[in-house]
Amino acid sequence: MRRMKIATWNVNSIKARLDHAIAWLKEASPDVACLQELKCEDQAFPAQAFEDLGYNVLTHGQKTYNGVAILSKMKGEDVSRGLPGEPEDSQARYLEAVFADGPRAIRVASIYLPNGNPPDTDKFAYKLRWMDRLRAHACELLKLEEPLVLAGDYNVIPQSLDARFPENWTGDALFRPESRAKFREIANLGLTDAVRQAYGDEPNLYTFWDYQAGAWQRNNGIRIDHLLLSPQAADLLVTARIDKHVREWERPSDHVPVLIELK
DNA sequence: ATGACATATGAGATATGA
Repeated sequence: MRRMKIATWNVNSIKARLDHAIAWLKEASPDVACLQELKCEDQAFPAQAFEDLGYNVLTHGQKTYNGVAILSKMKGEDVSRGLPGEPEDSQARYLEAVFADGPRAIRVASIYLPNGNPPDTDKFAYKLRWMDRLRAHACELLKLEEPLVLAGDYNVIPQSLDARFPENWTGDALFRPESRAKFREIANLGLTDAVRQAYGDEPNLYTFWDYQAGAWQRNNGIRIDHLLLSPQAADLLVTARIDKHVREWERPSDHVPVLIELK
């Protein structure tokens, strides 16, 4: 069967990053691309530019903050917007759909997990609640026993290995023991971290470099963008890669794309 | 210690990010 490429990328404003998004799609040609931090509402999303490249567009947008999308060469089915479990939650951080490629169907979610800083505020409590809701929902989806890819900006550094200078992140919501424990709880439902599956304990695998203090030039990076795979999806994993060269482009996002290939 | 730097909003300064 034809291989399928699935990607995730926090673009930090789709309007500011439109040229980069187009250039990267042309170069990487993912079948499904999950985007985060659109920072625009659905009607303002530049859908036509992506449709011109042959992509179907699904968005769950929000003004100024958050916002997630899925671009796909196949039409999405069974689309759902928002993460179950907290009806009053109005932040646009979750979008899910099923993409069929001939006889094969893969369920994909685009996830923008809350940052949670500063950790002594409601923002951190919201992050942890959101992770509990994600675990509960992932638990339901795993019962389907189908290929499933939960892709996005998790805002969690899973291990010290995933930071160039882990000591800089002590106490940060991205590296707090509570955040890492909840990330493990989700993974331990039986989900495979695609990049770690592909690269083992290799160091220097980062997806984010801060704009400030020359973080990119010093390779002061962290790995916080992840693709978690159900067992049925993990069986299909061929390769994973981090397109870090995109961070060299002019006026880049602070995150770079992560891409997997399924057989 | 704080800010650095980037983005959106909206027209100056503030909120948010990680």
